[in-house]
Amino acid sequence: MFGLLKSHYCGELRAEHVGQRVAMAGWVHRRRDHGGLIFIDLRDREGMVQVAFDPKASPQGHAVAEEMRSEYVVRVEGQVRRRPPGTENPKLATGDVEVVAEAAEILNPSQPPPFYIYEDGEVEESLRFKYRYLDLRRARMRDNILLRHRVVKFIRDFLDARGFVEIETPVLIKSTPEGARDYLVPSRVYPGKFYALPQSPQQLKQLLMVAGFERYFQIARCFRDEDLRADRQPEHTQLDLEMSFVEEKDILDLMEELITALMAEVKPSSRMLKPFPRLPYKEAMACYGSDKPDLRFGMEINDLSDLVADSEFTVFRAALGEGGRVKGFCAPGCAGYSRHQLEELTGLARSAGASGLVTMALVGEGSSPWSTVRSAAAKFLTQDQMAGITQRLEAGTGDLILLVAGQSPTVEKVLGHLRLEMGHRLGLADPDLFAFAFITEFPLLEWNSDGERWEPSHHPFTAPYEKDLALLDTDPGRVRAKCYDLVCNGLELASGSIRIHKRPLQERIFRLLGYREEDIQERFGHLLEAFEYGAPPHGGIAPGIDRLVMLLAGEDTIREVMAFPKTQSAQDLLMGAPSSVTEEQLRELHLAIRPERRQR
RNA sequence: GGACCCGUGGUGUAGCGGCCUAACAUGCGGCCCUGUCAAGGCCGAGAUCGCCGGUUCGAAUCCGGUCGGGUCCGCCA
Repeated sequence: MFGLLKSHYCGELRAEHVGQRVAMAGWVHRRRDHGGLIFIDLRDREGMVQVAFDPKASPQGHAVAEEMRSEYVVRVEGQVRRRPPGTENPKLATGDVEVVAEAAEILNPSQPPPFYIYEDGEVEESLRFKYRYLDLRRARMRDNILLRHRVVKFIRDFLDARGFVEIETPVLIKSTPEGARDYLVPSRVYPGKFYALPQSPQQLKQLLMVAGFERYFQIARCFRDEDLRADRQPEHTQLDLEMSFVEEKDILDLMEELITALMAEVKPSSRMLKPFPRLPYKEAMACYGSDKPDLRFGMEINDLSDLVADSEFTVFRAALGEGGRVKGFCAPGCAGYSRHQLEELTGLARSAGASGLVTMALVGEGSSPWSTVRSAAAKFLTQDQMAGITQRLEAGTGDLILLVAGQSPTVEKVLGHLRLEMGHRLGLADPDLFAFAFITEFPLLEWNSDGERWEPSHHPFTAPYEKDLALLDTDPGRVRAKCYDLVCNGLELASGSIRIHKRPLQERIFRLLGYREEDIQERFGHLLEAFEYGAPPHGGIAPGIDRLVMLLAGEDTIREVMAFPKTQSAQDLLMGAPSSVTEEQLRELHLAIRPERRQR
């Protein structure tokens, strides 16, 4: 399995190898020099094994070991033996054995690394970026990258077994101005013209359905020139997937099967909600204040408007009078929150867009949970109203009720924020639970108040529900789409939809979006024409590989699961990209750099 | 475009107006040491506290700016 330099991985040696002559090669992880005897922990990507250099067994090997330092690349020949009784190391997978060196050579020395390879302690991220090749040697990154490989490999095998065909689509394609900002590539051959890097292979995979491949997938790189976040990089990887002759349920079932099998393979100790909950968008917003709810804990939001409609409390009256709602949820065991803690929560509610927060601490010792309530609103509410609120929120003595009054969807959004905060503070999320769920029935369109026009909430190729088609002309905002997200633990992992596959409906949607006829022809003419040559009904979904692996690795940013990520300012600190190019390169591309007007 | 956090020997931290001639751990170099595995013991080198300017008798410490990294809002069909 190896070449001439190496017979085994370091991490692979076990008691069964005792007695074998082996050739080992790797990096010096640690060196322990006892003057006479020297121990080396020799590391490679599969793990570590101890090498013992005894001057009596090999004076040459021992002499070389004296020169060895951290991260030297070395090669050792010797015999595997069981460690002397009492010196086994149970912390090491290879801890029952060691290699007794009979010969050794230094293949390449190393400078002392700028940070520890053998510890997973925090190192400033800019330094990790600059020396990414060293960072990737550390156990945390190595494990993440190896996990990523296993995830992608599993997906490929899973889909192959189900008749999916992996097809590559071009990276140099045509710019589509709507959506995210494109990365552009200037054309040398056509002055003034540009290719764009794909934001996703959306149209191409639909054309593959028209071509009749029926089941396509690709591990596809996608590019977006937008500002970065912990879960957003200029380029990311999607499992792009499309199927013909399917309805929404087929795709969700396939995804559920894929994720379930994947979890069993790479996270066998984890638990899931089975079957995956399928929540309509409306319900997710109403109960969790989010279209990517964290279902690891409850604390659902409830509408209390009807219960407090007659109250004298001006905060509630004003909100309800303006067509708003009063909603809230119960934070168990938080009645003892201090004034300071409550003010923190109020600040959070304000920064999320609420005008305030009403808290009700059920501190009472009385006959019912609501008999002693600490709240600014208490004196305006009758015992009946308090009873109704506590019952609907399933609140009891010792609990804290959080209420927000105002307009939808701000009320829900604010409570959604607070719910996540309380879930975090109370440690309600089971660390072994991966609460996958599908969010369905997204609205087809969203009103853009800046541009005074309708925008697709997913993309313009998404099919509306047939039963909502009549609303397209009368009340477009209420049209639901055959569009779905896969979410997990508050993270959006995938988006997909059933696509439009007939020209008239696709044209109708484009017009509703306010595209001009000539733009439709210029940008989408090829797709519309394709729909006239026997386009099958089709749909798909595209999980983000980076986010999925991040979730499985327990990391907080996708940078930790990408080999060579960029900084938040979109730079590659290792290679130094982006960089200037020569005047000659610019001339070939017919480009001139426009001088930036400097501020001040 | 905006808000906030961080920047002190190689690394990670402490110090937050004078006691700093900057502390601790680890790493690095030397010497000793034959069963360690975060090896141990002794000795040593290593920092003008990101950069520029200001306040002050005095600045790592306070203020302003700037650069770099990060988190979030906007943005991300």
